[in-house]
Amino acid sequence: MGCWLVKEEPTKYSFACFLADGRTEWTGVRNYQARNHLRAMRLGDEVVFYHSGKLKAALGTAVVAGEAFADPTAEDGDWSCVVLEAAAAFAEPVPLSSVRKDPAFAECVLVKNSRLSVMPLTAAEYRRFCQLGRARKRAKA
DNA sequence: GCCAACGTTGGC
DNA sequence: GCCAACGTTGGC
Repeated sequence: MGCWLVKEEPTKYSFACFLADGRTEWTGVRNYQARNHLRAMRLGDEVVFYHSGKLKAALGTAVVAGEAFADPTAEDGDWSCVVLEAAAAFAEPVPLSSVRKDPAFAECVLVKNSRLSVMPLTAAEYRRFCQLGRARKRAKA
C-alpha cells in the first residue's frame, strides 16, 4: 500500500476546508513529477496533508478515494487529479522544523526537494507523521 | 522581501 | 541534445 504527502497553500485550500468538504478532487497540479505521483496513487493509499506557506506543517491524513483521471481544471496539457477523502486531523500539527530535526525524515522528499507538491512517503515516514501528530488510528471501514 | 533550488524554455 | 536564461516555488 502506497503512502504519499500532498502539499497545499492554506490560502488556496485549507485543511479545515478539506475536513468540512469530506472529500475533494485534488486538481491544479502542473508539475510532471507531481502528476506522475498522482497517477501512481491507488485506492486506499494513505496521504499526509501538508500546508506550505505560512503554516509549514502537516495537519492530518487522507485516503485516496478515486484514482487518477483527467484534471477538469486543465485548459491544455496532459494533467491528472485524484479524489482524496479526509481521514484524520492530527491532535498536534507536525511542523516542518520538527520534520527537519527528526532522523526518521532524513531521506524524506519533503526535506530533500521542498518544491515538489506531491511526493511518495515510505511507510515508516507515514507512521512517524501519525506518531508525531498523535493521530488516532483510523477505524477500518 | 529576499534568495536558493528547481523546472522549463528556447537558441544554438 | 546541450546549456544559459528565465520563471516559480517555498523557506527564511
